[in-house]
Amino acid sequence: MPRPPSSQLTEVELQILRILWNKGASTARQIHNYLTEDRNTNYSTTVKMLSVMLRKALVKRDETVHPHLYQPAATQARTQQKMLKDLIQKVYNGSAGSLMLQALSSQKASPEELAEIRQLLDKLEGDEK
Amino acid sequence: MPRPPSSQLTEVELQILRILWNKGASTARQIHNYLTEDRNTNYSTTVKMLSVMLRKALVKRDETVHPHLYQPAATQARTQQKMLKDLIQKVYNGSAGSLMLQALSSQKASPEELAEIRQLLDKLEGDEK
DNA sequence: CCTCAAAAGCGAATTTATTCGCTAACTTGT
DNA sequence: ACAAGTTAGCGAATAAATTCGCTTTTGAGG
Repeated sequence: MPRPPSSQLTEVELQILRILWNKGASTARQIHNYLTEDRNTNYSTTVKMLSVMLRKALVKRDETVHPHLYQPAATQARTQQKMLKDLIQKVYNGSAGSLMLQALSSQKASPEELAEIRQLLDKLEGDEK
Repeated sequence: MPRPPSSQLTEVELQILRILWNKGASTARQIHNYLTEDRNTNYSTTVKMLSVMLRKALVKRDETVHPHLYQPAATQARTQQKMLKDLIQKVYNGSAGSLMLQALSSQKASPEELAEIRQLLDKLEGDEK
């Protein structure tokens, strides 16, 4: 019996997507340059990863220009949502509330963000009635 | 150049840890039985995974009894914390607040949990002054 | 003590994820 | 249209993650 392919984004895939989300459409060379701030790999490797991601439909590519331009296939928000849901499912036994409590108590958030959270909370609790 | 070993928990490792957190100390056979509710693998595989996890110090083993009893090496809370931090770092660009906002708006939480969150929020904002 | 069944361990096979060297294709500036 | 330098693509190599068959060890019962 073989090992099943993972449905998760791999380390490099996520790193590349992050670059694309933050920097916008980029060439393989640009992506590679950002990437090597963290990893120490060859240009060929970056190109290969991009081709794999293209096959997996994780990125799109504009081939009408040279060098080609790569773009993320999904928005950052949608991907975050998916991964968040996954973490809740697998690590928090499906309890979103328990994740929120832990996030709030153990990770730093700015006063502005806290205010925003409160505002959202007001809205949510208002709807309940 | 080889592929670097991942510092993340793998799929099976997490599944096994979840069983141990939820069910408490268990034998390989018990773990295997729970595991096969999701996956369809051989008993040998489960034992092997446990030995790998033992080498990685992800689980502890009581060998004074037979069959041996396995226990998680880290608490669920600590592992959650680590993985949450990692997600925030890698997927939310380090912004815990942004994760909170998305969790709050896209994932269901019970009224009790919302109340708890509000309480925690009060405490946090109180400390700021 | 001996037999049987379950538990534990080992080594090897398979697949995925990642890596890069080498070749081919394309641009640009003579 | 040619030379030089990128850029794109391919195929093969390597380590990690997962799988299981087979052997060895252990414990319980007679």
